[in-house]
Amino acid sequence: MITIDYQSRKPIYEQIVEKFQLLIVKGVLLPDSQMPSVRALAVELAINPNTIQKAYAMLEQQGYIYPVKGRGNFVTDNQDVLQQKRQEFFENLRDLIKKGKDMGISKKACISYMEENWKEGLDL
Amino acid sequence: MITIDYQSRKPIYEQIVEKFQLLIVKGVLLPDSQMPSVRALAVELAINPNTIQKAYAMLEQQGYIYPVKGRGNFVTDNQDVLQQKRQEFFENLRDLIKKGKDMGISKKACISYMEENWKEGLDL
Amino acid sequence: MITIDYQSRKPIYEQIVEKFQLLIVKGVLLPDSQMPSVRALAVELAINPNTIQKAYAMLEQQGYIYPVKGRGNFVTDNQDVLQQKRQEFFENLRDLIKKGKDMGISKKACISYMEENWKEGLDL
Amino acid sequence: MITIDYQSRKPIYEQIVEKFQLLIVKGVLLPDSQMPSVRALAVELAINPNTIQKAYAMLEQQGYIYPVKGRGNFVTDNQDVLQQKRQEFFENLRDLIKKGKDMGISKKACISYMEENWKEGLDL
DNA sequence: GTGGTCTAGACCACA
DNA sequence: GTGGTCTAGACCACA
Repeated sequence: MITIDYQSRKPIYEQIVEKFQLLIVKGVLLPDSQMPSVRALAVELAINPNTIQKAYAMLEQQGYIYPVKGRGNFVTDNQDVLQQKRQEFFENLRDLIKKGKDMGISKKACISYMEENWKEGLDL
Repeated sequence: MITIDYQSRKPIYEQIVEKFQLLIVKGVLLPDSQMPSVRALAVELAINPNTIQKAYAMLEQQGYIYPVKGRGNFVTDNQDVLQQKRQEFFENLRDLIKKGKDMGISKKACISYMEENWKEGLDL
Repeated sequence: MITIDYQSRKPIYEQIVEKFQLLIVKGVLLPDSQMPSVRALAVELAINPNTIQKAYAMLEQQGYIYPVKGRGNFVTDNQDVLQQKRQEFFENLRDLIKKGKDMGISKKACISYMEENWKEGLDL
Repeated sequence: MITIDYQSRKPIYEQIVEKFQLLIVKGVLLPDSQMPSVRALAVELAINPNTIQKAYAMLEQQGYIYPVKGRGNFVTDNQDVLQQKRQEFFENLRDLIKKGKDMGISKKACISYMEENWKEGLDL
């Protein structure tokens, strides 16, 4: 369900956070479904439970999951989260556009690149 | 010429590297012009010379500047570097597109956003 | 495992880099085995950890080792590196040949020297 | 007569020394012929006279040239020097052979490479 | 005056 | 415990 790249520059906890963000946003993990337990995931990925705990804490703090005492962590209803993610997407796009302009890339080249690389609705 | 955000999560040396990359790629710093001396910049930014040195070492390793023994560091002729930067731009764009698709953003929305935010040739 | 010549003109960090390059290329250090920790090696060689860190950073940048966050540095699978090293070897040989010719050394003398000094397969 | 690579890692004075060593060993500069004056060469290469002086001092110390008070520097009769250079050549070759063996390059490959790249007596 | 190397030591993120 | 960043400051090579 989750794979870690140990050679990446990104901290493991950050990789875990991002993987789950994606799974939740894409709807693979449904609202109110249970997250894998900290211990089980730690064993499965062969990493320190502290690291999982840290990742879950961030997911909770960002509103992706919520804990239930004694029962575990569950996926939040993701409407708000999705909305916020979309906003971030456009912020990232704006920053990228700014960089592209600075380097003299033409708007036309950029849009045609996007046309080609965005195969709508095929592989969600 | 350069400002540092001391609150940022990004290391200072990395901020310096990125600032100079931009200045060089945008052509603000012309090929073969002299970089500020390690010590002068250290004083100006009120940081340790070692930190500047680390930033300059990275810029050299990435081909942005070249050192001249006993004289200082100078800006590389940046054709190759620009080319490489453009390639990186499109890689970043492709990654972003992938994320956008995952979240169910439509291609149309994305392109129209780009049309609006890319004011061609105005503020290079 | 590693010895430093403090009298040498070569910087300490460069000596460390070259020693490890050799150990890795020769296969003394196996792929994915752990490098000595920065601190342990610093103590062993009685030099500053920063100097080890600089050496390790270069080894990483050259593809000899890779870091794992919070765990340490590990030896890369060295196939590519070995290939590149071999190429460098022949470049060095070509340069040396050029010098020899300039000084009027005969090809014959050179090859017979090589025949004598290359005891194949004895002391790998 | 002499060209400097300002972008090289090698110090300028070292480049000058090596260029003259080659010219003298190859016999381009004949025994007892006059070296360019420190000042003239400094002007020609557009570098600091101190740097030329340092290079000449090394050439003298290594036996390539000798100074005559008030008249300038002159090329030494180069027999001894050539002999020593040849010795250095074979030392370098021995070191290179050692490295090659360590990397598992076969003697045969190495000798055949040499056969191909040593075009005897053509372009001295 | 220019950058390069190194030390001693602090503080931090990560696992 | 692991490496990464940064400071303060010394000393050196080079031009």
